[in-house]
Amino acid sequence: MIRVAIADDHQMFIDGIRSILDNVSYITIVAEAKDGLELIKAVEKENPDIVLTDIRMPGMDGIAAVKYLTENYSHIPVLALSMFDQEEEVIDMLKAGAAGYIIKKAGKDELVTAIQKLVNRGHYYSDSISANVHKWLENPEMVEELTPLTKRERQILKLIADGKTSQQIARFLKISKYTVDTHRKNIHKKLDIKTNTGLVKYVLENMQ
Amino acid sequence: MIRVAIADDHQMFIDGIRSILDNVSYITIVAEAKDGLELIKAVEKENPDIVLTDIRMPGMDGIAAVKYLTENYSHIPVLALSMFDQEEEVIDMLKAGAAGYIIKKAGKDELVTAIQKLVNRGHYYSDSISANVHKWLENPEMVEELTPLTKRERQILKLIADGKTSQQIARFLKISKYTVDTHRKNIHKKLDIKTNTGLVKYVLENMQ
DNA sequence: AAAAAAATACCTATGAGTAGGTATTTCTTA
DNA sequence: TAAGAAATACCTACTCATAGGTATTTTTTT
Repeated sequence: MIRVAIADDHQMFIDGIRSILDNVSYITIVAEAKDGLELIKAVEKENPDIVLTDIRMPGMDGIAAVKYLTENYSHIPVLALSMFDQEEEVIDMLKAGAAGYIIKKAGKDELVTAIQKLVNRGHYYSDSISANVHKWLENPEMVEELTPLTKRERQILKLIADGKTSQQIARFLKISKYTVDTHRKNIHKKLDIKTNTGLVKYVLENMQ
Repeated sequence: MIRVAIADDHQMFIDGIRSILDNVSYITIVAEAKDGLELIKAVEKENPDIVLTDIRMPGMDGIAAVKYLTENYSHIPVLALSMFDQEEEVIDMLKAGAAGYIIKKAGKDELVTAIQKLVNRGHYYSDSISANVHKWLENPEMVEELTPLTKRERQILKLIADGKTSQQIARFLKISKYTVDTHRKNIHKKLDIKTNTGLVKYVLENMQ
């Protein structure tokens, strides 16, 4: 009997999973939680065989909870439940120690397969993983080492975070817009961030 | 003799302005400051006829200083010095009480004109003002009242701040991308923010 | 029940960002 | 001084965002 603890702030989702697993004779849900803290308490109480947890939950989120659980209950594998394209958060979960993740869009068979693999000390990653997650899985340590930004790149990054367009930055710095775009391209590559929004957030979190 | 106090964290800029005004027999710089606090102290000490101040300075910025000065030295007009397209900051300066603003790219003749106008209780706004600043000048009170965002708009705004594209949001919410774009358009209009970056910042500053 | 607000959807046009690639010049370092 | 790094510049192609405008349906409020 595989005993499962599940955390998700959507009760209907939990109910759905419970219904699915009710039809699997060797799997049972022994605990439910609505946020990370509840999940930790449930694990402490029930000592399940596996944890299924959503990433984004109010209060203590899945990432923080997984980090705590893998540090204190390393024998319990964690399967991250991902809503959809949330690659950065998925990577955070994997970094925190999750043994796998599965897209909520996946079918019940895939869920059962994932649970079995993790309980057997394996890993499971939804087929529809993004390139970045895939890259991280191949070389976790490599992606970790970011190339340092040049002085100019840092300057331009700050202007980007100020909301300036490439054209505005070009005029300001008296260079070609092409040059700005090239710097942007290099910044994206070095920081492994694909979007402008990501860059803005990076600046707000790391360069204040 | 028009006595000027000037604040800018770039000494070279101050020196340049001083050199320009040295050639104007009836204008003289009586005080320099590198940030907002120094500017306030200089005004208290020198009681100039006019204040010229940059917007973005380390420590206490121009906006905070202008607010204080217009509250406590309302007889001293303030001319905001704008680097270039900084419409939000320019509006903040005008809101704080500046009597005018001038683009740093403007020529010395324009600077002298602006100083004269402000000292004579008038206003001066660089010709190359943006549409938003122009709109604010026409109807300061009107722009002030922002229309509240609907529930759906707030939801979409958060997803935008998560870095999701319109297409991703549409898939997530199971609606048309056209619908998402329309909501985005309405959000931009209601918040009077033109760029995605601006929206992200708005969320980070106001919706956590 | 009617009116107003919200949500949904679409079209067009243009601006802006991203990413692949190439190349030269300038600056810095060994 | 030569090599390497950084900065500059450009092209192409594609995706995405913005903004003007229109319209219908659904939901909420009066």
